[in-house]
Amino acid sequence: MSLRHAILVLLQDQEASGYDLAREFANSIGLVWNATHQQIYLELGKLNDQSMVKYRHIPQDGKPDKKLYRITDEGRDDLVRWLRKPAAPPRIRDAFMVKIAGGSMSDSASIIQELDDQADLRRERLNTFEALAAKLDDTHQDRDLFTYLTLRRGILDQQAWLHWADEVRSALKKREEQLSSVSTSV
Amino acid sequence: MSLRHAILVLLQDQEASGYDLAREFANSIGLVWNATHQQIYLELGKLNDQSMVKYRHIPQDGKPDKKLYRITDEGRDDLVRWLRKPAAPPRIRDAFMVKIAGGSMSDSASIIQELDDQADLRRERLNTFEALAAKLDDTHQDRDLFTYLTLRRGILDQQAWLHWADEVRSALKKREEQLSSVSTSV
DNA sequence: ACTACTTATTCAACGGATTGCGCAGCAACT
DNA sequence: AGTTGCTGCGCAATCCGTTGAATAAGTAGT
Repeated sequence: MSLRHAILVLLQDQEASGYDLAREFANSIGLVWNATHQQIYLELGKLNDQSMVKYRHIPQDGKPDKKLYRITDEGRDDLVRWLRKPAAPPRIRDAFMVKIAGGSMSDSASIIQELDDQADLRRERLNTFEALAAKLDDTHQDRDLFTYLTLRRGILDQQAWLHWADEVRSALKKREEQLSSVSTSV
Repeated sequence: MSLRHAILVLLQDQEASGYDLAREFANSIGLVWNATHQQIYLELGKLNDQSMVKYRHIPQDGKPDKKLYRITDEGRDDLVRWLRKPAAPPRIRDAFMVKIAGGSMSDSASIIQELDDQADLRRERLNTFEALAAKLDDTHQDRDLFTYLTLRRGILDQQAWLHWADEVRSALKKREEQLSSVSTSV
């Protein structure tokens, strides 16, 4: 229900096409909310119907035409109203964690395999977030402060995850030792 | 697509009714995946049709009748197959974070208000998770290890969040000072 | 020359999820 | 006597989200 608001937040700063927004969802805001281009185009259509945004049609040659959307006053009002009322608690849906919870049915090796794969992803994200945050440290605009705080959230999140992964690894190592000592003693 | 597997994980240990599962989704597994009772009953129905689970009809007096579900061999096979193939990366949908990203449209006071509310929730969760983890520390069953690791994930997550909240508070304090010094100098 | 990728938008189909409602009886509190 | 809350199950409408595909032209690589 707040994809619309995520879009409005992005349109605060700049006029953008659906395609532009999709790219931003893959990067910056993607750390907080993600969406595919189909969803975005659909939502832009709805927002336009409700006159929360409006667009200019830009013909281009060499490239397909595009629609540049910008937020309207109504859109800004709607956004502010939304910002004021408390957000619903995020629903948690982490398939990998479901696997961990059911981990006693797997062998340690395959769990660690997937753990390492996930850890690689997290480490990558950590690096990109840190690089982006470092850039922002210099310039001190008010708007950048919130981008920075969002990045910090991402950074702390990845770090906590990686720390947890270390705990899992050493716990599973111990488990392996115990399981093998049991099987050899039989 | 993995609500079904979350249910199967829960049914590994015990026979349970839809109602029992709903309660567990509100607590233990809720930390990793959440679902309402409607969804759970629906999914149990599907799982039953596919003979991944079966149930006994238990008439009760004083209370409504119930169906006690247990996992079948097919269900266990399906679960194991699912555990083996890599999980899709979790999609992130955090409305509160969208608000932070659009924070420059709000005043610091109302942001901190909601931050504190969220922090209370997180602190509560942290306490319950820590209490549950402490209980598990004594008994050393293999199955408990994974429950423990799941709880550790939750604990580290809450801690990281609370730490981030502190950063936000001090950053916003600074912001307030700057904004007020600007307005008084005009 | 052929393939693949990028820019740019849109439609259609399906399945997952949320919201709202309904039934039913007992226990406990006010 | 009345309200609230717990145990227990279910249906229906709607909305959100994913997957897959189509169109169309330019650019870059093998």
